[in-house]
Amino acid sequence: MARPRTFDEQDVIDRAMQLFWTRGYETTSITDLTEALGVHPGTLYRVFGDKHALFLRALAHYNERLVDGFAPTLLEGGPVLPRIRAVLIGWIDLAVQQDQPRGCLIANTAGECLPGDEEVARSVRGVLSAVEDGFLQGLRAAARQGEISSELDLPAAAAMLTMLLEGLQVIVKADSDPRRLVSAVDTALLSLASVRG
Amino acid sequence: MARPRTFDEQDVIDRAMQLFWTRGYETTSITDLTEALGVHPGTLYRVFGDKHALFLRALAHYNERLVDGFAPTLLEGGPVLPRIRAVLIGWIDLAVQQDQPRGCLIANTAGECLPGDEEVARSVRGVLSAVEDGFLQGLRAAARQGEISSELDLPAAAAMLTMLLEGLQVIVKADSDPRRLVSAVDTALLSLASVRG
DNA sequence: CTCATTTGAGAGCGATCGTTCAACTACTGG
DNA sequence: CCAGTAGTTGAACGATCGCTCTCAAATGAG
Repeated sequence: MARPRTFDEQDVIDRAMQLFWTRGYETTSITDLTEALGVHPGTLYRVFGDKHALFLRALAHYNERLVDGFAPTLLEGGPVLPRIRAVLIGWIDLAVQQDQPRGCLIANTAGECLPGDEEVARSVRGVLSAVEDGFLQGLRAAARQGEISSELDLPAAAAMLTMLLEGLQVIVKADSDPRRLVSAVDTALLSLASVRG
Repeated sequence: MARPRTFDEQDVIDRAMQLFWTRGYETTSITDLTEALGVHPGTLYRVFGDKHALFLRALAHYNERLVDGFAPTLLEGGPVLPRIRAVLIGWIDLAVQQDQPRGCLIANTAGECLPGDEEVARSVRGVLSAVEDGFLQGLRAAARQGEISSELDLPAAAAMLTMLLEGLQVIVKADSDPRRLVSAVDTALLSLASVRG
């Protein structure tokens, strides 16, 4: 009934997510966005509302693309701990795969925008609890299969893995030597497996 | 020989650090600083150079006040692991002691300003390696006293504790329930102590 | 007291911020 | 083919950004 769009909305959100991820929220200006997205300010504001709303869409997109569906991969059968390791290593790769280490959008956002932005806080909280819940499901499966002791406080161990993941994303931005990160992950998993009840 | 200052430089840097800590670098404007510090823009620029230089001073101040001298406390004699636990819990308290959880200035800064600011990166790197080295010294003492296995990869374990600390500071900003944080710390330390060589 | 020197105070600089708007263009239902 | 709707465009809005300049106030040295 009207003129069709010359851009794909999901594609624009994805590119906006990439920008916010590498440069942060405040540092990414509307000008940066319109240039990188090929969408002019007027269009951007009519379609998405404002910069903050676009940022929330980018956060949700990050959750869908990188967090949803990671829990199922932990439960595909076989030993779980190596899968958890692979997930953590995979996130390291994701954090450093650009020319400059960009870390994790959630950790970056928590550092920059919290406290003070309750909508963003809700979104960050949602992603973190999804990650933690994924780890918890994986650890429960690992406990059933005897990879870790059933005496372990599994929710606490899941929280610990989440902290390890996010802390790793902080450190990689300052010193992106992957070896130390990987050996730290290995030590954490080895330690978890060493607890005997 | 000239008119004396009406403010103490260290005091101003400390208050600037508090502001950057709770609000971040970009979000803290010169106007915010001059109002909170009681120092006018012209004075601020003549004394400190510019906003970025003041921020670097604030980072250095954070290092002096909160990181220097934490390693010695780990080595005062007696069991080390409880001291490490106390240090981690103490940092949790520090992160949430305001009305709003402000986390850790280093984690916040890494999230917001890196990559892209090499001077800030150097400062962050310095603080993180000081923390990691402190943990390493503590773990070596713990290994000597038999609290942990000497088969453990101690540098990797120190890196793991640093990641746990910084990850904890990310998560506390979104969900500042200290109980989960404490139990995660306990699980990590229990796990480390469970490794037997 | 005078002078040199540094401080504090107020106003305001250009640039960029997020945001909006009117005019123009392209498409579809009738 | 026309009317109407939605998309695109370029320009510009007020506000705020980091920062600077000018000038009066306050000191110690001579």
